[in-house]
Amino acid sequence: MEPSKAPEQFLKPYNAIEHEDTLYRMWEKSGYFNPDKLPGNRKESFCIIMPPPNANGSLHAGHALFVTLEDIMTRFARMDGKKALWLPGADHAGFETQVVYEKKLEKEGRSRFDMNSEDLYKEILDFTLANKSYMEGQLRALGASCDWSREVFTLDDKVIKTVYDTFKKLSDDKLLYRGSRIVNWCPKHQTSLSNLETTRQNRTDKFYYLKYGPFTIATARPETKFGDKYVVMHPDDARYAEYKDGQQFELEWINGNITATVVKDESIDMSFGSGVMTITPWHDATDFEIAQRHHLPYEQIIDWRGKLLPIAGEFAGMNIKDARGKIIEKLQAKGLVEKIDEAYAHEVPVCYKCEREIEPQIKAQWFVKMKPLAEKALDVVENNHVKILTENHEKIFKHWLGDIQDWNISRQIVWGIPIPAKICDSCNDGFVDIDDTATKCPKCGGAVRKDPDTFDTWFSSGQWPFATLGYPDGQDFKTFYPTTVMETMYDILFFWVARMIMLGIYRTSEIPFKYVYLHGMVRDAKGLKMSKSKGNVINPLDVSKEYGTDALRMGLVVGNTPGTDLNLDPRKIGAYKKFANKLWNIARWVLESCEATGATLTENDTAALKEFRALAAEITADLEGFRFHLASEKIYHYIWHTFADKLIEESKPIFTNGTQADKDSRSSLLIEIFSDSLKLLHPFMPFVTEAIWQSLPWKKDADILMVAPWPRYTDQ
RNA sequence: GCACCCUUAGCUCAGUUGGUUAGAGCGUUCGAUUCACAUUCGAAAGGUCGCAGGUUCGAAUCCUGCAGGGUGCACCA
Repeated sequence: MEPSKAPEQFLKPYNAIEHEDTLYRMWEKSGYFNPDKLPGNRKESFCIIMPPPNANGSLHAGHALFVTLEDIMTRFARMDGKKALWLPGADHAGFETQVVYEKKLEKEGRSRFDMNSEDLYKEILDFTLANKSYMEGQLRALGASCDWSREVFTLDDKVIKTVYDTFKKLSDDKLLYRGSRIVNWCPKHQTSLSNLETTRQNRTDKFYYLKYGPFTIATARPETKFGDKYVVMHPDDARYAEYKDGQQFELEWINGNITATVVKDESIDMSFGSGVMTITPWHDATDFEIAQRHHLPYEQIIDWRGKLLPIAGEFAGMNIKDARGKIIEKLQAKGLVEKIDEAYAHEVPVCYKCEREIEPQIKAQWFVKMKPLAEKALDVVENNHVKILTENHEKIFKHWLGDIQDWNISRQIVWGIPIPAKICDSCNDGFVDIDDTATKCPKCGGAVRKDPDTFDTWFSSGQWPFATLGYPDGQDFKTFYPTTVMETMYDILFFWVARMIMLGIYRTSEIPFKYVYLHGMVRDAKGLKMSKSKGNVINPLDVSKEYGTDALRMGLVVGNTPGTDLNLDPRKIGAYKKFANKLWNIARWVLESCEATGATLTENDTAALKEFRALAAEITADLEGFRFHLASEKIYHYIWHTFADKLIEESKPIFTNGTQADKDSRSSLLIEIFSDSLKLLHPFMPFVTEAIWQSLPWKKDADILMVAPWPRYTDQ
């Protein structure tokens, strides 16, 4: 028996932990994460802007998935000769982070409402920066080959400057306005929210039929009815033909006699309830619109904390939930309750974070007119200038754009980019003041104060692709914009992707990316959403330590089609840990058995090579077509069940009994296929492939597999 | 209410533009081996591709309807 030619490390199983840190450091030190330092003369650029993870916690399985997918794309592009940039970032994540921090305060028995905003801001900043640097370490552990020298934070000066310029431009272009309109108010978080930040919940409540003069009105919220002085019905409703628009009548109501006025409006659904309703314009969007159409006054009934205001008389100061029953008792005593449906099923909007019911309120806020922006976005999607994977999501996207509403970008939280605007104390109007120099209202000359609000975090995130690349003059902007792919989870299609497309076109006249690849949610093995309360959270870093990062990556990518949720079973990851070890042993066997001779291949071996190359071409096409779930499975299957099970097994007798020509041919064949297989597998399993590559005596193409040329065969 | 998706082996899912006996992983059964393999190899069982029609030489794949499951959006009092 000859002494082993394979390096000693191959005598024991592959132990991912021993290699990963060292390899990552080697890659980082090589400088090849930076496209400017890549070898060769690269013409075509490739760019992914990383969706900046929220710097308010540690990475979860979903982060591991996006890192895997984006790293696959980047590594493939880099090996394939592109000027490949994957630009990392971190997101201050305004409201999200503030909510996380408020929970932390609550645990400590503190509250943000007892703190001044400077102190609160400073604390959240420290918290965020600490998380940010922790997170960067985690991204490295997952193998992310992104260019750290270009890392951007959403609160960097250059980002804020870009955001301010956009705000100003929107104002100049009359796409921005300040208006007192119905907003989604969260009584817990004390801020307004965009429609996207609310979600609907099924509730079963009591439904009250109340006598309102000669009419019966139905409501689930009697506590809003104190100020209702207008009773509205459809102009075509025959039942109420005798009542004329503007007609007034006296009636007994919650706190005594009032005068009510009849209003006819076509928005009323004649088939719902009694076909008659009273309106509460301050606390209901439909009612607000009716009031506006008919120039009716409106009055606030519920305060910002969800308590009744003095208009409620004896109920003033009560929480609305507590007041409801008492109000009904009083109405019953007056004989004004006709009947009560005990189980009225309906949907109510709730805050997406605390699930408390949204209280619609009228508030002066900054709004962006979305229709003109949406039309252009729709246009680029229709004309395939942006391709959204999957088609399903493209349809959903178009549907949403077609019915878009104006976007409230004001938030009453401290953790965010301050809105560079002034508010007039006299006329209450607002105006943009980027340089913070205005002291008087341009309209009425009144004294002004700084707008205390901050931007919706998605307003700045929506400008991420061009803000990070140094729009308008930066070299990176010229080289890499429009970027190649935007890869993110489908749940932020509207929050983020849509806004990036709209604001990107608006600012740069170009789409910010050519492809949108949407991945699904990572669920647990049973298909349940991971959550701390269920205790089924899979921490990617733990998994990576137990099975190796490569195995985790394969578990996340094989069979995971775009846009579809993935059930992540640790047993699946275990299977790929075995595969890493299999590959390790294949390497050992090839190193021990094969000699690089450059011999001519036999007819038989030529056929085997041809078969492999055909598969390699398929894998390349799959990568180009974003079919990572197929590409990964194909190379896995080939290496294990063709290369190892067939080629190596049939080589054993050849090496023992074959002619010299057969042996040499086989040796060349195995070396050739094995080397190219490592390349094909590298984007998916970067660590083990690189570890093996570093031990190959015949690596001619490149010292580092990460920049080895992608196998493309012209003679096919 | 409007819009969209899914239903394929015991389980989790692939199946790229319709094309020969529908695939993988895990699980199950049987056998071999420890001679690269903290094992591995070989083999087997298991599916009327939700249901009913239609288009086609040919449908898991395209069309229509139905059933079940899920998702997005919306101001129903």
